[in-house]
Amino acid sequence: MSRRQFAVPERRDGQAPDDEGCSILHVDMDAFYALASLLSRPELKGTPVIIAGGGNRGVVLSATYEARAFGVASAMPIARARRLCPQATVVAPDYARYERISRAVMAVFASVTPIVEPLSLDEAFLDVSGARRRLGSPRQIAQRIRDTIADEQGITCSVGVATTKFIAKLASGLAKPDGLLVVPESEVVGFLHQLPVGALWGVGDRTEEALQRLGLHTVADIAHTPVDTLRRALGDNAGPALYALAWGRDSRPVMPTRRERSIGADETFSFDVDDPAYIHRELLKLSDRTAARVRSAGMVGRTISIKVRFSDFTTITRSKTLRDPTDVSRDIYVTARALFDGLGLQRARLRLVGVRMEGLLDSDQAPIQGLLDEPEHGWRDADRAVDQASARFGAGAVRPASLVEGDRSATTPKRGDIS
DNA sequence: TCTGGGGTCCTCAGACCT
DNA sequence: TCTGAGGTCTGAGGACCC
Repeated sequence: MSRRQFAVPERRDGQAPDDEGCSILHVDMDAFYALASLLSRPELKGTPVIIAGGGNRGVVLSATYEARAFGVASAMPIARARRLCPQATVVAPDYARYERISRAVMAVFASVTPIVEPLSLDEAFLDVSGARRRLGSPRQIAQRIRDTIADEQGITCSVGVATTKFIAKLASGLAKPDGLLVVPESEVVGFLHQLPVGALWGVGDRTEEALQRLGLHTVADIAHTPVDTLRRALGDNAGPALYALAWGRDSRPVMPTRRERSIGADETFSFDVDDPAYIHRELLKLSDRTAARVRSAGMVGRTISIKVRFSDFTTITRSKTLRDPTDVSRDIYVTARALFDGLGLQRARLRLVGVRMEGLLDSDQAPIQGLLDEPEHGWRDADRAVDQASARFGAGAVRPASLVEGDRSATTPKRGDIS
């Protein structure tokens, strides 16, 4: 679900491009959350639909192309999207459905090649070099994937076919919606150099501003700038990396397995909150959620970090690295709460708090010890029992008493909590 | 216009160790 | 014993991506 979109360059000769050597595919589902949601709301097909959650402070998760025609875009605040397209139907996201469809789509990819690198629920890189004898040229394989997904899932996708991941990803974005674009090796530089700098991977708003200040507006401009100039402007890594991308050089292979480096959860309040007791309850909830996900991934972590966002949107983080790794909810909560209390905030108005676990290791590789300077405290056993109850009766079936008590007020801050 | 939630990666500064 | 250099780790913040 690429957010940055650029104009599609036209082929003038009308010939199908040569896909020899183009063994990398980037498959990106079209307006995935929106089209997946329409499967259960067929009456909304062909109309502007916005998928958004998050209450009064939410942003647009996805939108149909009919809504996008009015300027609605992913990550846009809902209030603005409604102003741009008042006739749009706003639908709450259905994550269970998205995950189900995503698993089916990934199974289609796996039937083509074992070298699949998922990037998110709705997109992946595939290396099809080993599938050519069995399934045909990369273009034919890409078309076969598109047909299968459309037939089996009733939604469309776009595919970029190229020699590198970066060009394949650009190509899928340019092919949208419901398209297929092959960029032969011989056309990579010409294809790239006409694009704006924002098309390059890693160039967001800030970097784009920095490049504009240097008078660099297109990828060609970057390609013809001395690499040392880019290094000075963007740093030792980003400068040379951008220069390489501007010439289409990207040696990263498709990586079938990626390990998570951190797991966390955060929550934006419906209204700004200044009550420490309320925030402590929220930290407990987020610590529980984070710990459960760490355990279900079979991992433990050493570093616990919290994120605090103030009402003016300034954001700070604090972290603490423990002596030994843990997956115990209470260890995470105690550390997160200590980090929060250490900030010494005197009823500052907060809009978000978050808890994250970093420095993750496989739990069978890590020494697990009690971390609370208590004898064998049994919290791990309690967590296991909670995990089993959640697996049987659903997430949240068993919760700390303070959260059950807090339910009446904690899901949404009550006026007393709000500054 | 007013900004979610899940992440990754990078940079920089300071502490600590050799 | 003191000092400096270099490496590594930690903590904080920011940019970026989907």
